Amino acid sequence: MERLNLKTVEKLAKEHGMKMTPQRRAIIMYLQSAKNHPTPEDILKVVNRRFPMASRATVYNTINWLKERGLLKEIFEGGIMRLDPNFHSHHHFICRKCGKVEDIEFEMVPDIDVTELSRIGAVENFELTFRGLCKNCQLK
Amino acid sequence: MERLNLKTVEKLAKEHGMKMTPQRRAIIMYLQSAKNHPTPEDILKVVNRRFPMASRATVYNTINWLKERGLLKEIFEGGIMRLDPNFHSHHHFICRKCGKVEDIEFEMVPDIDVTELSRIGAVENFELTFRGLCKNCQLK
DNA sequence: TTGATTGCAAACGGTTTGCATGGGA
DNA sequence: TCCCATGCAAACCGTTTGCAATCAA
Repeated sequence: MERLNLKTVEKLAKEHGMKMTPQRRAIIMYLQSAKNHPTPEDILKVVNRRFPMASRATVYNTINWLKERGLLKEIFEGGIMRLDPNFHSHHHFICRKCGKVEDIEFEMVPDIDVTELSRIGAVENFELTFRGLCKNCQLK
Repeated sequence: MERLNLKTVEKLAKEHGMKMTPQRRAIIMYLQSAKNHPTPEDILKVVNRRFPMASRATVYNTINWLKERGLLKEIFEGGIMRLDPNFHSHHHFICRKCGKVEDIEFEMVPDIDVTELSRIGAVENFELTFRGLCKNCQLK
């Protein structure tokens, strides 16, 4: 499994005696289908376009609950939180103008040999962050 | 290794008609000698241990002024700003236990071909973030 | 002299918390 | 029924801003 999905969460919730509410389902369904990397405010806005509505507190509650279980990663760009429902190892491109974060498949960048870094610490994983202008902002 | 230093800043300030105050000098001198990656609050605390003192506003002013000129990079880890006075292109190792950020020389990791990424955007630079356990935390 | 910089405090924006009410299991 | 989750609003915390006083050039 490489991406947040409702079924997994329902199962986990049952195992941990946690309640699945309509609000949580709505938030998770939005996240599992999100193409971009939404901020908590994005989630609030989209989820509240139709029933069931969720408060800011509920959005943050749910996000943190998912993060604790490793079902959601966070990316901080310019100090604001963006959520990444894709937990397959991958990299990011961040536009310096509009702040958009795009996924880059792991396979698109060559392997990196981490044995040289053993004198600094035990490397468990790594990610690449590319910065520049996205296609959209290039045109303007 | 290129690093923030007072002399460079003094020169730039003169060129741009900017004033060097004792507060700015104190902040810059701390940053140029900082071994770690201090937060704005760290800077405030250290600088205010002796004359000249600087207010929070002055610390942020100076930080932003340096960032705009590329003399200081920012790293966001867990949503808080850390300043990196090393502006030679380099990478980071972040310990998942103690949160320490260590610099990794650019030369220690192989070149990455970014031409493949042109369909996503114009890549201007990139950085690698390695995560794992630092030497210190491995021993415990 | 003069306009950039300072300190202070208030404002700001994103995130968290406290508490009474509501609703899954 | 029994808690967990919710909504609301206040609190919180790091960062920014407005403004009068100050000081580098």
